Amino acid sequence: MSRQDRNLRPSDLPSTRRSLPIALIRAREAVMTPIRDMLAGTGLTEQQWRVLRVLDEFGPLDSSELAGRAGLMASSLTRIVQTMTGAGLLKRHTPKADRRRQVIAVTDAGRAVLQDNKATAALIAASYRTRLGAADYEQLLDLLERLSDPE
Amino acid sequence: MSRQDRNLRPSDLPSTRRSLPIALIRAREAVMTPIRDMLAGTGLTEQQWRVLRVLDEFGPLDSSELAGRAGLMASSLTRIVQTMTGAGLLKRHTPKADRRRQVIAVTDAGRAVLQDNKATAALIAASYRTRLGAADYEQLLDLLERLSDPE
DNA sequence: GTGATTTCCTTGACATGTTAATAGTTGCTT
DNA sequence: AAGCAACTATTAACATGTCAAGGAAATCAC
Repeated sequence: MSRQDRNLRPSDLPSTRRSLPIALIRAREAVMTPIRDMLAGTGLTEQQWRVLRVLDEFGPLDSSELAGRAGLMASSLTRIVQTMTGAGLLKRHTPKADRRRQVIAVTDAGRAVLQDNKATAALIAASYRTRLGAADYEQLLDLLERLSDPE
Repeated sequence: MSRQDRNLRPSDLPSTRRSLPIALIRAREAVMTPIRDMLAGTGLTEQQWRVLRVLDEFGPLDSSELAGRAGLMASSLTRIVQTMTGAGLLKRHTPKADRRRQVIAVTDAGRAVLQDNKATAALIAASYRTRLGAADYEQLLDLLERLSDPE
């Protein structure tokens, strides 16, 4: 029984000093700040950058899959795609087979923005890894996934 | 050298399938959903709940400390406090010693909302712990803190 | 003291998060 | 084929996130 368990009745809440929700918020802040700094000159938000990243990796996707893979709500994605299509970074079309869907793809202009920032983004990603060490970094990812996936 | 390191050139980005930012977003979603469900009947947001939690734990705090401890931006906190003061859950006053500050405190009505939901919140918090096991849960918190604190 | 600087909070503008409602399609059932 | 259910994307309304700018008060420098 760890130190934290002692004197913990079932109805006790953990201190906000060591609370999982707040720890997740702070970590997201720490991880995102360098990415936002990188994107400051481009006019992109971190969410728009993730959309480019995902489409670059998987190719054209319909809205729901894109939203899922980029960690965005469907309603947010709708607006983001509208903005980025207007800016010439994305294009979309409705497949004849199922006209409910919107298939979204990157334009050449979008690929150019990706290319311009990939190297910096890779350095930022590597810095997280260095910060924790490779083993702890992988374990952090594992733990976060176990939190998200009920199985 | 781990499997992930092989064939990784310095300029390569990790796959969005296993990306720290997206993993953090998904984990936050998983952790917050039960809390939002709990609060559905109260009209509170998860952020407003955190404000109550922090003030309950530390007593009256000025805006910047409250924002920091609750994981909120100062500008968001300003609006949240306005809303919650209007709803009678918080009260604030300006200390004579430093009239720049706003000291914020919970009202009896705020404490009542806290009391009504504490037991459920404690069960939710315990469920995260159970899901990962106590040891992994503590390590997850440690890793998240190491990500946030440069030291 | 006075002016410059810093601290603390607030506001505004815009993007996203969250939820609920809705229109348009498709699939299923009969 | 007609009706109903399920699916997909969008919109609206409101709260928060993010950044930049601003006002009021305290602090510093001289």
